[in-house]
Amino acid sequence: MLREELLRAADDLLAESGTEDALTIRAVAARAGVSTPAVYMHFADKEALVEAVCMRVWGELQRIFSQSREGDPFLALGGCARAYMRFALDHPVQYRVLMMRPSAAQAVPPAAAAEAFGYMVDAVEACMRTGVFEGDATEIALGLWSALHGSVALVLAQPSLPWPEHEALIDRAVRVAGFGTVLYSRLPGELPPSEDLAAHADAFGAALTTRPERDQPSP
Amino acid sequence: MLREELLRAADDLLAESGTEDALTIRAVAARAGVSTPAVYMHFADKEALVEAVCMRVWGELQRIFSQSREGDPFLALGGCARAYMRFALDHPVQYRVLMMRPSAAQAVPPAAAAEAFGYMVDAVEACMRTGVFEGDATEIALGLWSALHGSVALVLAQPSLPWPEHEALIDRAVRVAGFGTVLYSRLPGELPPSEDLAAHADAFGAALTTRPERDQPSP
DNA sequence: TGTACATCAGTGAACGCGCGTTCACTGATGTAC
DNA sequence: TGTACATCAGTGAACGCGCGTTCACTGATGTAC
Repeated sequence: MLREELLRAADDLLAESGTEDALTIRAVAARAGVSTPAVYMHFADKEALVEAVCMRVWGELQRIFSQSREGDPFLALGGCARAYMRFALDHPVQYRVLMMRPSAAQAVPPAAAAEAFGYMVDAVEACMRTGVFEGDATEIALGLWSALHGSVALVLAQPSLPWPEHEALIDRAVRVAGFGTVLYSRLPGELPPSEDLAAHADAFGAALTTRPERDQPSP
Repeated sequence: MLREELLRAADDLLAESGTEDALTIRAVAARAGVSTPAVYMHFADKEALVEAVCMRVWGELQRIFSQSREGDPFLALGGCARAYMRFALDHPVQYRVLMMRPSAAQAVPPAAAAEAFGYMVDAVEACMRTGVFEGDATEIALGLWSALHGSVALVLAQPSLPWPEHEALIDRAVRVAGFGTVLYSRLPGELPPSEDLAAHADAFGAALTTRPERDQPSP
């Protein structure tokens, strides 16, 4: 019970301060309205507290990856990707703690991360069954995750660059990663030169977008 | 002179310790063989020291983005992208300090980052002149940078995931981001469903890879 | 119902630590006469 | 050439701070008889 309050206090601190430096045993205790040593009733040490904070975030990401399994797998995966990025952009400091704190790298492989990743591999495998993705599901999933992470992480790291608004950023990242992954396995060997690629891409686009879709609702 | 030695000491500390926590005024001074206050002869405070460390890294990234401007712009950009990722993977802690330290986000917009980014936009504009990229050069450059950053940053953040070796990772990221960006502007509107995308992608791949290139050297 | 005791979550005060930073200083070097 | 002085990079010692952590404690709650 106090444990939950402490974790909520930690979340609040992160959200309000905007920096993981605010996540100290003392601050969390004060925020929860208890004395500092009370934290040690529920967490062995600071690392355990931070890990618990991360676990909640991993749980949320896992939930995002594990849902919306119906319909076209490629579209479903795109939906997951969008939800992932939205969550990260809506909870920037939690996401930072998860992905960018110094000790995260040399820590024990977090089971929660592996589990969330497992759901992503499942979604990729569904896309392979329809033939839209080809290759190694694990490698593809890592590549997709990297792409999503990249946009979010770079926005957080370099907010002063001329970023588009969140939804446009998300849309671009999801589409670029999706389309790029589809083409990756179809274009092995050397990178093709500009003109070749441009010409065939134009044809590709024209072929795919000639579907009738101009039935806009009248104003 | 001592200034240079301090910066070199800082680099060494980062490389050897593997964590930015090792970057303290005291440690840098000790490493350079001077007393702690000597650092203040050359840097106003700790932030100035860290900024100087970052500046060197930005300079290197800028150098990477500003070179190899000849030949096909798409291939040249791919070369830059590879060089960027190699540098980041070869200097993981420096890259971490640049991109993931907490204060980096709310710091003054670093001119060095903007300048490096400018070179990237130039390279993207060259690709637009050949028609391989279409759209807003700034937005495309941000997207590409995000993709490169994503792979590197996720490897550094989650090294326990089943990553491929560096060159394979780099190759995938560069190709996926490149191909994805080419298709992004050609496939507006809703995401296409799996089967459509797969069929057209197969045709695309077949058309582009039927170039004669089987002239392998005999063993 | 009443008493004695065990349990245990939470407390107040203190610990040692490494940190960034400051202070009066030293001692080598350069310069004016 | 010799002397007096200014300059200034670098020093040794100390400062205050916030941190994680520990300690003996308190006081409410539950239980045995």
